[in-house]
Amino acid sequence: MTIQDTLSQHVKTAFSNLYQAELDTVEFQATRKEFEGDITVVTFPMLRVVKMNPAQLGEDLGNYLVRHVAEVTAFNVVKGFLNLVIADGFYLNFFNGIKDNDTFGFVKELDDKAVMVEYSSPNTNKPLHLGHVRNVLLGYSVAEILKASGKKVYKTQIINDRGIHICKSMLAWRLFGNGETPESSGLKGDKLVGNYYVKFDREAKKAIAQIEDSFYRNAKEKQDLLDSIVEASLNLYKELDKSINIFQELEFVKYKFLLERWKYEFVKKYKDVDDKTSLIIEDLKKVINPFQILAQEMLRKWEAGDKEVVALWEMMNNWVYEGFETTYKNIGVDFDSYYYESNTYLLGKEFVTEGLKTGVFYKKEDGSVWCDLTPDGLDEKIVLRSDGTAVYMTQDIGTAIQRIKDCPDVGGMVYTVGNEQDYHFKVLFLILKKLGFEWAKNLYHLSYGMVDLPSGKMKSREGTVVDADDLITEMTTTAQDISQELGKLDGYSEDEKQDIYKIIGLGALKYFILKVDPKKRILFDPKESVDFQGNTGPFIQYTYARIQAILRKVDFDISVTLNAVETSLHDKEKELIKQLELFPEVIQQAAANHSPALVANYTYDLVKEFNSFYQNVSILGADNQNEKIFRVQLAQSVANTIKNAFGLLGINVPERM
RNA sequence: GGUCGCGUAGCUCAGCUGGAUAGAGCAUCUGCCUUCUAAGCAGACGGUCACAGGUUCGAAUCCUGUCGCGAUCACCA
Repeated sequence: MTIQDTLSQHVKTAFSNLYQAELDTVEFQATRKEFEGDITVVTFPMLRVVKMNPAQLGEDLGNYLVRHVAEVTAFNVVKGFLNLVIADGFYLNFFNGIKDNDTFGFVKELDDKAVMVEYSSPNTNKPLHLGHVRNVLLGYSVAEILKASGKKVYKTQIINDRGIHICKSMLAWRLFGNGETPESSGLKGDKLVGNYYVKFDREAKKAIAQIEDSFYRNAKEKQDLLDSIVEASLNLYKELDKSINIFQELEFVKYKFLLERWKYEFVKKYKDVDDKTSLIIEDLKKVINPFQILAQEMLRKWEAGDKEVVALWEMMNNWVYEGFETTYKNIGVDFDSYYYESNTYLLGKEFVTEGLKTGVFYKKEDGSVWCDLTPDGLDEKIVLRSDGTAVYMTQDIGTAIQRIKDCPDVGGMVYTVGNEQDYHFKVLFLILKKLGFEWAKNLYHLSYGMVDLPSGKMKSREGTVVDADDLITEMTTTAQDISQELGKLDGYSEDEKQDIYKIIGLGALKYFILKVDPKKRILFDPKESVDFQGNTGPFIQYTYARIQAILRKVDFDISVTLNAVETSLHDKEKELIKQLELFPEVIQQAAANHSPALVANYTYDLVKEFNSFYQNVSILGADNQNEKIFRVQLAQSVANTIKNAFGLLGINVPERM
């Protein structure tokens, strides 16, 4: 029972004794520092029940509590606030109850139902960047927080391993790669594949520009504009395919046919337009772009199970997976299971068919399948294309169902995905409810704001991304520079030093990202390095390291339990215990709100309080042995809580720094 | 245009299930290493909580509207 529960009970009894009236709830808050007291009862809401002057009410209640509650030693009333002074003994007792508990605040008895937390969800065509870093840190941390709050948790991800974007890097590799592999180039697999994704875009633009050029020349010579663009496109297509030789005659004929049809429709559509030049160029870039068409052909071949394309896809995806694993390990996150869209989209299709039968979905004339969400205030949503292929929604339906099949103890899921997809998840959850799944009501979209650069959004194709691996390296180097300047790690081996640099660098980065409310957008300026002072990860790690230094020096027994007679509490000590007392509630709040920021900010407050204590009160130089023992115990508990809280954020703490 | 989110000190953020004089860090300025690690502590400076109404004993917090920023409204994922 917490002190608040006790007090609440007594206040209610006092109320009925003094005024013959009933109170539903009693409102408490921590007493502000400028007043004497520890806990404050807010009396304003009580004025609704009994009409009287708040000062008198406070006096009455205060007197009653001092008389009837052993823990309340004094009180004062300021306006409508009844400030209560709580006995040292209470705090000492509380502290004694937690000082030997290594996992104070964590709930050990797990719920029957598990929660599955999804995070990362990368595409396999490019390396992970700062945006993924936020995603991964948030997801991992929320998973840890849920665990600590008493939930069984599975960490998982969905890998976006199919689709046109994957084919683009595959195509570019076939066209321009000359058989390059991670081994031959020494590049990380995901970086290598990412290079070809960028290459595809660049080469396509280059080729289009060339066609455009010759087109303008032809236009001057007054040849038929449409014919000339068709010819140029066909030539480029043929030339490209010559080097890779996987799209033989059939596809070429199809492309030719497509161009003819485009020509026909173009003429029909724009017959009244005089100058068609710019319109033709527009279509060249979008509709009849040979690069685009080849990529689409490749996707079609992949879906048809073409051996060569599938083999290429497997090889390149495996390169990427290896690269991802290195990065995840570097960041310090892991997963219990992996899901691949290439595996789950079929199950999604099955359930679309099912939903058609039960009337959840309906079919339009062209064969496409839809879900009508207008009764719910949303639009109609497509769940299957007219050609029968799956869309994003289809595979997400499939993935969700697959996961429950695989883990029947899962009662809910958390999706860590950027807020640009708020609408998608709203619709997904609604559709799963309509399909009648019991667990659908326990789905949560952990929606977070984008990480933007001063120049705006990060774009892989334009090379304006902050690469995850580079960022970690940079943070570690900065930590190294600062540490060397301070010169506190002398006597450590190079390996040990490197470990510490990494712990600090990563700590700075992770804290920087996790301390802000997930739903808020983060502006990241690569030119301004992440801070290492003030409200930062290293600040908190530093406090932990300082406590460890003290603990190393302790040469007396601290495994005793002191009572209020043996030692009295310094103000700073009392404040620290109050701060520790909050930890369990913080974990529950953080879990309920899916917000690691609450844990981060709590830890900062705790550490600030401790530093003030540390700087103003000597621990090992205390006046008597009991005080010395108690202060070391307190420091140890604080260190332990820092370590546990940071563990929830996925941040390590160094023994020295 | 519809929908959703955000707007707090020069900058980065807390505070938001309504409560006392709105808090931190960075930056600027003062002090504090002969005593447990100064990546620290103590202090100063800095606010129309975007704006306007409303509800309330009481609003940064709840409601309505306006403005600004962002996202989203694809047979893309």
